[in-house]
Amino acid sequence: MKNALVAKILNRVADFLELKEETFRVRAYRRAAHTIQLLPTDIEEYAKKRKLTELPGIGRNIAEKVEEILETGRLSYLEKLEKEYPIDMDSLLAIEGIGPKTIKILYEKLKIKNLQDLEYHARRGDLRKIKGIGEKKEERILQSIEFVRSTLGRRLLAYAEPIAEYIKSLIEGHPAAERVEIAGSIRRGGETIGDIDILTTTKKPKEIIDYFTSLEVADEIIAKGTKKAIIRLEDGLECELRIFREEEFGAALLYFTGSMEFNVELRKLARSKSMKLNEYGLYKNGKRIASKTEKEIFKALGLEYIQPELRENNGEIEAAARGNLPSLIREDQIMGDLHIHTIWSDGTETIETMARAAKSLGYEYIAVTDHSGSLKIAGGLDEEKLQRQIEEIDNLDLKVHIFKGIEVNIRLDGQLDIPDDILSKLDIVIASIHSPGREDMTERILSAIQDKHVHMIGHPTGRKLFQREEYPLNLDRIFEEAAKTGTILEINANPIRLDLRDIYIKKAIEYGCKLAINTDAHRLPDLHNMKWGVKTARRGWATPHDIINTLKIEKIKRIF
DNA sequence: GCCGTTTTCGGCCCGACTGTTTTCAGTCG
Repeated sequence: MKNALVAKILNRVADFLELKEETFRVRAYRRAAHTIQLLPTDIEEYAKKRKLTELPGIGRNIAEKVEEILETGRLSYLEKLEKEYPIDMDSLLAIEGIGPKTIKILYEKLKIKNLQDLEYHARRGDLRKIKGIGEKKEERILQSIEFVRSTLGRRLLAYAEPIAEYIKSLIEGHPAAERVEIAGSIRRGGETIGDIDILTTTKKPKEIIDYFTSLEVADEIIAKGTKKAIIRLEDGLECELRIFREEEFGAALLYFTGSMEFNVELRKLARSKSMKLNEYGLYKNGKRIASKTEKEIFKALGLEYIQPELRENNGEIEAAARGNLPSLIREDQIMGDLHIHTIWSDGTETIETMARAAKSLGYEYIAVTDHSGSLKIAGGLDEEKLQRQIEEIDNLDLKVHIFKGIEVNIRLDGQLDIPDDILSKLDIVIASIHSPGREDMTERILSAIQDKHVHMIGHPTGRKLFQREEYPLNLDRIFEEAAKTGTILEINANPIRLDLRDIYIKKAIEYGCKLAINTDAHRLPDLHNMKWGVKTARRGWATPHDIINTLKIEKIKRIF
């Protein structure tokens, strides 16, 4: 699966073309990269069938380049550009307040190629001698270098969202604040977050802006105007506040929720209908015809309401025009958690504690699925321990049903590490890979899917955000086989995993796969991670019908 | 570089803020 690599290379080409000020070519490359990033199918499939140009934004020229990347892992065109400008664009562009124009000047005047060069000259005060850069900017650059180095700029959704909620509550506490909403990628439920966007309506903008910029959480004020302000929080995360009037709020929320690609497409749609869309409203013949709510703007554009999680320009606008959007799953429809660990393996709580907590979340059932024996590091269960665990569950009498389960390892040869006669005593068997090896990962998972004792595949692609790439898998084969055998695929709700991820969920559903959203909880608070799993499922266009743990206890008992 | 039942050529989303400017370019989202 080289989609990520291809998209990265095309984006890099776009970065260099920015230096040449080839605006529209830049846009073309970015659009192609975006298409490939969202593609749930191996791009090589399209290349093999010579169907690359059927993808939106990919014409003959870029198709040729994609083919070259797939064949050689490189792109001679990019290498030519890199020779022309031997600059580390990635890291320089990550610096706040520096864009392509500045990079070009810095390279031409000071031969700045990377962060080290930039820091060196910023400390010497060389930058301020350049036209367009002053003392302030130089200072900001130095601070930003530190931030980029320390964090790579992005955070997990589960990390950023509570911070955003807290700041939102602070603003709501101000008497002049009216409506306050979190927008941006947090509202879309994106798996990682670049910054926090908050919108508010007020009749006293200045008071709110002053209040916001003087908050204790504001480590530094990055921008402060009459309609917007940006602060940097202690940990480097940036939070932007925008002020709007009540009658503009829908347009503002729509615009600042994004994504950028979605906005561009929506504005294009408006233009095609001789209208104009901006963050203040939808206009026709210079007259504002919709702006108060997102709903009325969608309606005026001839669209169904599009949930924030779907706004990625990945087919949702077309579906909304046809009135074909899925009715997305909600957290309150989840009836149980089917992947939970306890002190029997590497969890921190007893079965009873986890079960009671699940009950308080309104669940009808859970599955206790501790690790199997070969995962020694996690205190895996052997046959004897498993038997005793089964007895413990039998002796518990709680108001929540407990399925007896196990999370069994898929060994390198694709076999499970617990014998069949034991597995057949259990209600639910989750098979997961915990030790990636050189063997064909697709085959390993396929053989687990085909095992008649296996009900579910845990965290199928193995990716961990900021930590580990997904396994090289042929997901078409896996989804096809899972659909055929009725093997459930997990949407692991751990915020580092979120695995399956959004685009794969969408594809699995198209294959007819059944999915389950599980927390894989090891500690008590982990049970609340369900929220992130549901958001991810929504981003994958999942309806309650696709998610088996929306079933009531009587119905799900027929499965296990 | 891509795209097209208004076009195969001429378009390609739109506005706020900052810093360094004497009226605006660059950056950001």
